[in-house]
Parts: sequence; C-alpha cells; structure tokens
Amino acid sequence: MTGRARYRTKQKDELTDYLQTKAGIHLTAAQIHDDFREKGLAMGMATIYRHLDKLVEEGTVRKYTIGATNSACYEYVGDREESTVDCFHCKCESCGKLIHLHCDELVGIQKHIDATHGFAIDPMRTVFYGTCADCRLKIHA
Amino acid sequence: MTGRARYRTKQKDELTDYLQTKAGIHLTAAQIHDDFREKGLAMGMATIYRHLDKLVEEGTVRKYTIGATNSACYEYVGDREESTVDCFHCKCESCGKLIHLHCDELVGIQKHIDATHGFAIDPMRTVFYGTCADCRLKIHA
DNA sequence: TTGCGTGCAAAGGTTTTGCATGGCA
DNA sequence: TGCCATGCAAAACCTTTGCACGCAA
Repeated sequence: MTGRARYRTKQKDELTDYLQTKAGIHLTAAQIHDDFREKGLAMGMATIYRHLDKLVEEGTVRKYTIGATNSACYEYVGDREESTVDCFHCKCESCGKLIHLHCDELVGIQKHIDATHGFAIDPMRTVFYGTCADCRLKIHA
Repeated sequence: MTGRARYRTKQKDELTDYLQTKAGIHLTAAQIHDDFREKGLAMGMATIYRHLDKLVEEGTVRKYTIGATNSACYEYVGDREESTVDCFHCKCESCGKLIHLHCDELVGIQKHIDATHGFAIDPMRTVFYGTCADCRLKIHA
C-alpha cells in the first residue's frame, strides 16, 4: 500500500539522524531546511517534505498543524511499539516541554470514549496541549 | 485595543447569521465563500477572513488548524461563557473525520490532571487521535 | 461628509507536483 | 542496468495586504 523505501540514501539517513537528535521538539520543514543548509548539507524542500510524509505515515514522526503559524510542525517520536504501555503526552505551549503521563484515569477515559462515543483513542499519537506547572507559576508571578 | 466594528453592514450581518446556522460545525473560509456564492450573495475572501479574524478575537468563533488539510477551520460557538463546557476533538486517522466531543468525563480528567500533575490542558488545542466507529467497522469487515 | 467596510488583485508563505538527472542495488 | 530518490522549478494552495470605491452614520 504505502510506497516503502527501497533504496537507502545519504539524505534519508541524515534526515533521520537529525530528527533523532531533535526528538520531542517541534520542527517546521523550513527549520529543518535551514539547519541542513547551515551544516553545508543542503537538502531540497521537496525531499524534506517527501520524507516527512513517509515518516508520519510510518508513525515515526508526528505532524502538527496546530498553532498560530501557517506552517506544520513535525516531531520525532521514534518507533516504540509498546502498545501495552498506555502513555499520554502533555506538551507545554509556553516552554515546549513534553511531559509523559502514565495515568490510570486516562486509561479509564480511553475506555469511556470507546464505549460511549465509539472512538478508539491512540494514546501514542495523542497530545494534550496546555500549560505546565512551572510556566503557570511564572505567568502568575 | 481591538478595532471594534463601527459600521453595521449587510455582509457582516449575513455572515454572522450564516455562522449561527452552522453552530458547532467546522467550516473553512473556502466553504463559507462557496456557500455564499451558491446563495447568490458572493462575498470576497478578504472580507470573510477579516470578519472571521475579528470574531475569533471576540471569542464568538474558534479557529482550528487541526487536520491533514492546510486550511484553517472556523466554528461558531456564540458567546456562551460557560467555561465548564469545553469541547474536545477526536480526529480519525483513517478517514480524517473530525469529531466533536462534549463529555463531562473529559472535563473531569482535565481537573484531575490539573490537580495531580499540575498541567492545565487547553481543550481548544487538544486532539485525540485514533479511529472512529465507522472506520473500525470497515476495518473489521 | 467622514472614514470604515468591501472587493479586487497582487503579494507572501507553505506545500505539492513534474521532470530530468544522479545514485543505489 | 533498472528504478527509485533527488533537486530544481513551477504550480497549487491558503491567507494577508494595498488600494480605490461604495456605503453607513
């Protein structure tokens, strides 16, 4: 179905290496492009977008189109397949911190929404956006 | 602060009337534009965007940039100040459908995470990714 | 009459696509 | 050698902005 990569190329390797070093960080295609340009390893925008699309399809990278800007953000999340570990993520919109949440109540909600609304939440891909404790203190201070 | 409207115009009235009839539905600027065109009441894109921006600023309309498409969605929410009733979103990764969820349990979770983990979830920006009921049936069929 | 609101067109930015070339297997 | 991957450029989009005109007050 999905056009799996057949050939292994320098560009693909460098992009995945790069993304891994930026795990948990939101990146725009333009940022990636700039970073590569700075390293003297320019990569075409088209190539970046094409790879990101594939990685998103694979689930290795998450795409977000939330936010004020008009550009999508991409985030490396790896290929951990521990489907048994129900781990939710909270992303602080103020400082960008990504918090991992193991919470029984959330597992309960997951079941509730499944039963009541028929929607099967994928915790691995779901992110709660909001403000973390630290930032709230700063804001109130 | 915000440039309040001084003049009342036909376009503005018709746009708000229209939006109210579509309360709770996600609309793109293009959809609005098309709907008006069909009614024979063509309205310029610029005007639509300008009004939507103002309405978002006022809080009457919410803007979402969730989803596979590159276009923003707008939703009329009126001026209800009942901050307790918040709306979460479920995005089906299979068919791309966006589902609205008004769910007390979720509001409970919101409070729970606030109390237990110190994280203030912003429901407006939070999306549950997963699979909707229809797609699950299709997949199992 | 004043000056905001509107519509058109153009600009600005992001993402996708077509096509020839180069590189991997 | 056969194809896929790449890069460039152009196209396709979405959204914003500039400007002249029309309309509300």
